Amino acid sequence: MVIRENIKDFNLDHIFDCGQCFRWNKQQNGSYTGIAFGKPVNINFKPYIEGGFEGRLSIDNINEAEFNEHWKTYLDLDKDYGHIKSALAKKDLVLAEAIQSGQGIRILKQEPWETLISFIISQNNNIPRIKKCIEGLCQMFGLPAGSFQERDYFAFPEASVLAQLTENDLAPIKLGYRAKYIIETAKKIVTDNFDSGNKECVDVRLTTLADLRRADIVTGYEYLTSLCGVGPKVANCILLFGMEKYNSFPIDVWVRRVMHRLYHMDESDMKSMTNYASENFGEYGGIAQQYLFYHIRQLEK
DNA sequence: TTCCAGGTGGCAT
DNA sequence: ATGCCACATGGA
Repeated sequence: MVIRENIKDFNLDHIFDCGQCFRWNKQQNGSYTGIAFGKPVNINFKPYIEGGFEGRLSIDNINEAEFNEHWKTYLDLDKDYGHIKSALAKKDLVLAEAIQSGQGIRILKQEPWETLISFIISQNNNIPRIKKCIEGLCQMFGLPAGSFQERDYFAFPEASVLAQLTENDLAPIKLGYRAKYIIETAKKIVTDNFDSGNKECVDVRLTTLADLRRADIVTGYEYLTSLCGVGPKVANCILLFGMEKYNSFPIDVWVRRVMHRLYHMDESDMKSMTNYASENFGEYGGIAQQYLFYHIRQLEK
């Protein structure tokens, strides 16, 4: 168990229920259990003041070394969201209001390979079903990651495993037409890794994609959109949620909705939406997008 | 029954 | 370069 005090601008529901991740589930006590870096973990947060956004963070089933290696950056704890929020809130009133409804949002730094496949699955799909599909993939093809809280957990399957599957193998998971995309993309990732000459690399999952994380946003976008099943929206999600490209601005049906209803833009004019984001939200456009996404979904409930 | 969900590939202009 | 449309699946 690792504990950190005085964590600011933090709220579990805002972080794990804002559509950026799919393997975290809320527990009866309000904490979230999920799996990342091959290990199931429970994360809890107790605000010092009821309904506040500053408090004590505790992560169960990890040690200090694991916290420093993975979890500190996964939860984006080094970023000053207070500063970002006050800067973004000055941009316009719609965004200021959106920030109010999602004050504890943080952009997770997720594993690129898992983020890639997860967002291929996400297309033309809804969040509960996306979660089911991903769980199915992990249970059938992922390595066992041990038992935790009376449940068995499985890691996200490696590219080398998915690359050898047929659509028939994936049929029980009900991925629909996306099954083909997943196999195609897995094959491409494995091939690219092999071609890079990095044959002694043990972790075949992350070789090319981890390199991409270090590349600039245009290079990342070009490579990702060259993959089967990855278009502009999915590529931007991967760049934002897995590659620290906080200015990428994914436009899905919800963002289109918010840009239409609250910014009075033409619903089909994606170019104007992209331009508005880059001109007004700048380097933190992706974070602004998350506040807007969370906000419009709250309004619909 | 029809509509919808964190869209994209393929094809016709 | 842009505009349609089919694409699997399950819940509302």
